[in-house]
Amino acid sequence: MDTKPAMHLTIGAVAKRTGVGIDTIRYYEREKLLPAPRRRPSGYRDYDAATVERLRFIRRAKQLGFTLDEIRDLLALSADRERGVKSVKLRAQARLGEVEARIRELQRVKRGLAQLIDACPGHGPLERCPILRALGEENDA
Amino acid sequence: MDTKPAMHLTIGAVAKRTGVGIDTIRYYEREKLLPAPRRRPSGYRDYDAATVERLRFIRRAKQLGFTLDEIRDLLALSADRERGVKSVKLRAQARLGEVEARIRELQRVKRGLAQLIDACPGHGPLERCPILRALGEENDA
DNA sequence: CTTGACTCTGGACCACGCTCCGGGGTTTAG
DNA sequence: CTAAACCCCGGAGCGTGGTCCAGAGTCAAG
Repeated sequence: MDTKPAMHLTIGAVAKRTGVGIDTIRYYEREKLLPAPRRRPSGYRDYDAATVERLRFIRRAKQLGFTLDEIRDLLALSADRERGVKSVKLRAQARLGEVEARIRELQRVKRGLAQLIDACPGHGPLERCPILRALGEENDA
Repeated sequence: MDTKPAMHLTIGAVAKRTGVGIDTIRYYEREKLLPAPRRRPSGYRDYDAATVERLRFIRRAKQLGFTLDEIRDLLALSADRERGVKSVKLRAQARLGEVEARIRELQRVKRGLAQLIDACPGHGPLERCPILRALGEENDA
């Protein structure tokens, strides 16, 4: 907990520390995921450590599958003391539900594919390939 | 197996029979997923039953998560007698591998979310919300 | 014949999340 | 001082898979 004296970082330095590209950082600023930073007399953006934290937050939320819209929400909520926690938990639960639904959907797809592959001899006339047959069949799944 | 006499279908009729939109059918034609159909003297596209089949094939392949590029491949292979079957099976296996990888990835995400949700009380100060804390933490997962 | 539903074309536009470009100004190492 | 490396901005472009539009021609029912 040393007193860091503001830490003047250029956008490039922030990019290096976070692994987020320069263009992406500017994009996040346009998209209101990052506040507009202070500027040096030259016009250069002048970042502090908090921005680096915020970018890491964004990166991790993205890894959990949140969209930028959702992350913007999370960031807003995390600035809203008291009311924030409940909402953040709800958002996370909603996201979990979506992830679970997507997994179920993919497992359905996986079963369909696996069945076809099992049944396919891998050689011989096309007419006997169950993959093509299934894809072409009349009945709508 | 009655001898169907060519079946003259307009694009709208095909759309109705397949559930694929008119604009989408024309898009598939541009993208070489469908052959350019015969034309009536008026210039109207004139489809037969085979196109309807082909569109259903495309729809089902899409449901299995194939991209349009992959479907174009599958369609080409399904016209290649003998060599086709082996390749089709390989494509399906590759697709299965991708689906499985995606499921594993989502399960990783799901575990991460579920842990955070379990640990979050859902109320109280933000400082104690493990969701926000985890997203903001220094260590890179 | 009229009316309304259909079809034609080329091209613009959408979401999403970046990524790159040109033409300039700034900063820093040597 | 110079050259390299950095930064600024506005705007275009990418990939995927469509969707929508205007303006003009066609077809079928009444």
